[in-house]
Amino acid sequence: MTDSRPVRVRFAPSPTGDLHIGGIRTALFNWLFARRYGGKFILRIEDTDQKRTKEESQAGILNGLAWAGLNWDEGPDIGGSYGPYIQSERVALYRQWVNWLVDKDLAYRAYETPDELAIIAKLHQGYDRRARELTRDDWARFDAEGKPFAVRFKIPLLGETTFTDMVRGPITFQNDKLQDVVLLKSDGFPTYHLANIVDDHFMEISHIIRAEEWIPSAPIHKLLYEAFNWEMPQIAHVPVILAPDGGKISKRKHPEAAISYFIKGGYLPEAVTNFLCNVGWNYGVLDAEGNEVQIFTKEQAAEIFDISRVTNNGTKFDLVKLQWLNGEHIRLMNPVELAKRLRQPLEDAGLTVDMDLLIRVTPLIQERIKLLNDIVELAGFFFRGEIKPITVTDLVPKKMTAPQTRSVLQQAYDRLAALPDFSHTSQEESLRPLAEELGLKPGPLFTAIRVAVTGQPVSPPLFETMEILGRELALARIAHAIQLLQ
RNA sequence: GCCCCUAUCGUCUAGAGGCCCAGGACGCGGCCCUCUCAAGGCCAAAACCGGGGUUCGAAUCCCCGUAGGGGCACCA
Repeated sequence: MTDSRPVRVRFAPSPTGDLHIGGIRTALFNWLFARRYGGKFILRIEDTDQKRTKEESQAGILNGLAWAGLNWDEGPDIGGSYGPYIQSERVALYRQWVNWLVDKDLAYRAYETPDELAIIAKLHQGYDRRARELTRDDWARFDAEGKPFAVRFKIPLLGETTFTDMVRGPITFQNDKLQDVVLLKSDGFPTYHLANIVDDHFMEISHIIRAEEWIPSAPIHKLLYEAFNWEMPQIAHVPVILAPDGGKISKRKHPEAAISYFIKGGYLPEAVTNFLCNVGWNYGVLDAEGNEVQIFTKEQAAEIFDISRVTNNGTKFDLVKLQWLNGEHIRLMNPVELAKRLRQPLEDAGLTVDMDLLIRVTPLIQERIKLLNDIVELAGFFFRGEIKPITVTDLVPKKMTAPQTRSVLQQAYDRLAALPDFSHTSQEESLRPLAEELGLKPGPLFTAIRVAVTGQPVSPPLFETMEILGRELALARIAHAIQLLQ
């Protein structure tokens, strides 16, 4: 799988918006690959498009990657021996090498304006290579006129180009279908094609793992490596992530396309990376019964990651399965650690969090929530001074009347008030017999108390809840409910 | 339009010619457990895109259709 070069892979996003879920997956596969072979994972910012680059987007990318736990060994913030890691700081290098190509007659200047190009593109399929005919004298004349130019790559007119994809095997393109792509824009900045090759070479990248949408430019890149006489990294294209409805997942139509959706939505990075591992790749470890293991860490995945086993078809994004996985990871966590992560969602909902209280509440909800944010609805009442307003309808269980309910609550109140201690076990030992004495199933009795005490029909286990709330508060709320039923 | 990639349950996938009348997981349905809700346990339904080859034998290899996806910028 790896040749003799030390493994160095990179994730190279362009800072033009939120980090995309597909980007995270690409980054994850690169990370997995680097860790698997004891190599380096490098972060490089490709900001060569001056118009679309957004200042704030770079920070978002770094945050998103850090949130996912995809730590990089070299990058714009931490440096490294191959820097700088931001392309806009490397333009001199690109110009040097594009000039080298022009000197060797492997690239040429093109002076068409955008308007001319638009017309040419309509008449032919793309650019018709007319500037190839220009002589150096023509260049000098245009330069004297002050005409701006771009530099285009001279693609061989004949023959074919084949590269071997680590996940798909050999892929061949006819050279006459390839475009003489622009290498250096008239603003002096390189295009992706140039900057990418130059950087990968000088950063000694050994393997390129990127999304499928880059397959069509791979032959051009191979030709560029040949033109420079540089060794081409091994290359792998991983399938794109599709929206649940089939099409390409877009931030516009699908909020879950952006990583911020998961950060804000109460997802665990452990669950997101676990999920993404299995989108397009199969962990393939069996448990004692011979079933495939679904839940694992990215570190475990890194031990056996195999890029050649990545699937080669596009995969739909199943949010429901991610949510299930998130719940599984929540259940796996140490309760105190979980409590720490539960703090933010509560605060975001405007609640004041007492950490000691939260640590007591957490075990009650740990197996009842799928997303961290679910705590607000299920157990937010612990952190509010008062419960939501309730009505008689809320309070009276099915098949019971208001007077019945009132009487039942009164008796429950008396028993709870008389308890020597307010532990949940004592409560249960006292109230279960009461239900029986009243000829009731436990359900209706406990439901009435639950609504009275928590203000909700659904709550964590009643007795544990009341124990944490404390006798005073629990009884006051029951008393209030009794009043309501007068 | 041209080029490229892909094709197993609704979804993610296992399957590297016989172990497959196709296995696992999510979801869905049912049952059990149960103070609500979950979690957990058990059971069930559910797929090899179509047609031709190759072969003693094909989900697996080849070809042709079809369908989906991606790419055809001085964006990455």
